[in-house]
Amino acid sequence: MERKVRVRFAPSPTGPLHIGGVRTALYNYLFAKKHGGDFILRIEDTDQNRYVPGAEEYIIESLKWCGITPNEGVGFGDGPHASYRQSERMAIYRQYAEKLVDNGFAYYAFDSEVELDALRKQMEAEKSAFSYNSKTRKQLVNSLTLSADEVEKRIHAGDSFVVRLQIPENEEVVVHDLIRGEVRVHSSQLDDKVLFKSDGMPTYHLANVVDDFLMQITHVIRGEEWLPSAPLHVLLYRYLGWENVMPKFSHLPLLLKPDGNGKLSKRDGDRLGFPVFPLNWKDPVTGELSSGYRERNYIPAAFNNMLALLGWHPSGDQEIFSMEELIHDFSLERVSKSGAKFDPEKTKWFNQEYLRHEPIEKLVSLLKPMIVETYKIAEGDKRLTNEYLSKVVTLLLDRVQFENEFAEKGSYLFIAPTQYDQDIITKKWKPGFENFFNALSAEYGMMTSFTTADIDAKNKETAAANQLKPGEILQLLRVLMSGSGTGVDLLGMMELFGKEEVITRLNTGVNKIMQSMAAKSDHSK
RNA sequence: GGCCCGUUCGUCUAGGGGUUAGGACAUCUCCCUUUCACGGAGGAAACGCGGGUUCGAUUCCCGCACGGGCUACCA
Repeated sequence: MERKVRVRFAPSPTGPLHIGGVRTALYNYLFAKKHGGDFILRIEDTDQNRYVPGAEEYIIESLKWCGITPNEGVGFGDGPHASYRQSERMAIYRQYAEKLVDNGFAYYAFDSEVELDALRKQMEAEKSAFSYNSKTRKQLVNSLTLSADEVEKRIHAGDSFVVRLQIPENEEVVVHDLIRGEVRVHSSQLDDKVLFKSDGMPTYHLANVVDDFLMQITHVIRGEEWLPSAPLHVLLYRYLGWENVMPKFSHLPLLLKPDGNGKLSKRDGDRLGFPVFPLNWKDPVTGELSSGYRERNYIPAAFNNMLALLGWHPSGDQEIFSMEELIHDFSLERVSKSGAKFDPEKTKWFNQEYLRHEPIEKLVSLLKPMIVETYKIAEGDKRLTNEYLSKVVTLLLDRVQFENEFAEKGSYLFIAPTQYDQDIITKKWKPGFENFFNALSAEYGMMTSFTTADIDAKNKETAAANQLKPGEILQLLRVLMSGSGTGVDLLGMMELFGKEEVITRLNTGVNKIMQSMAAKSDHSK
């Protein structure tokens, strides 16, 4: 019987979700949607010591921002398997731990953490490693070495204990991984992992397997860091009697830091100047701030697209994918096996591509509040009209990567310059140009139509009348208009300004330049 | 240390027993252009090493090297 595809993203609320986590969520989501299945968000908060306030909300908000929407789960409306928060499912896990003990697959262990730590230290000193396993468990304090009475007595007395899985001594455990094929591990390499902690909480291993079973998860898609414990999970399914409905495993390659090697970590962002988090995050304890893609003005779809291609590749050469296209093309078989270094530059490129294809009206509405804020322009001003702003957007679109750059890079489109690029003036301004630009200003004043074509014709005509080539005066005209030697299309900019503003800027500019030249020559006298 | 996973341009990757080893980002050159971008054209740039198997290996196998992950009563 084909089961309905059900996958889950199961983060631990120990801090902000980083982009590796978002990618895992994305792949789960794409896989679920591709197969008409369900995507579930489950919060794995079985370690109360590591709980970070706000982390859960952060995870939910991040998924929302990305458009990776679970069908069931914390923050998205519970489904038939509520709760989706493991701390609220505590009552469930103990019975499974006990069932394992009863069936001889697990045992109670009374060794304290202190004792075990000492053992680890001691073994380390002897240059080997301590492992609680088939070899050592016979020398330790547990229900395998203690009499049944003694065990009973200790438990009733309230002695703290854990439940450990009794790993078989000599068995090959095979994990079938959809990305990596068969992974074989000999059971002698596994240790008797704690399933149930002395604080009454299950460990990840137990909770995860129990919940995946109960929630009818069909595919486990998670990071490669889980691969070493996958054989343990296989054993758990077997001993719990669930092997026939065991999910299929896929272990995703890790996201690596752009420089050097190693798993991408929280620190790398600050160190290298790019966000590793989807959203801004303020550490509630240290107050430390980490920047997010959302606040850096990334478009969520661009962010998703970038993430999707980091470790997965479509069958063709296409790189820009809508979410629908990603869902259509996604397959676990085409997920690569090796870790991917994160590339912040390419991430910017994705955003630029998306920005260029945004509807102008949308960019205008984004731009407007930024302009009001940045340049303190009052409502009703010509520069805040849709007509003006759409032209601004069009002029700037090819030279920005992020929406906030419209305001920054287009300052001169809103505010007349007060300074003029001195290098260009020094290089290009010739005696007599004052007269030429005054003449040009007067010519502009007589124009009745002020389009790019009109301006272009007038510029050329006036230049020719003064025995000048367009190349000699155009960049100066640009400096007079914007103060800068570089920028958006000159004619387009002038049309945007309109005749009055152009004349004002021209006259003001010429005056200022002449004044500063006069001042200079005074000094040199 | 042990176990597991991996290894194609600087980066993300395609490919796969015989290919001019393909694309994208970044980079360089040229063209377009008043400038800067955009765009266009082109360039440089990769199969970790050693053994097999084979007529032939970058592709399959084995070693090695290197990288990474895991090795908690964390997830």
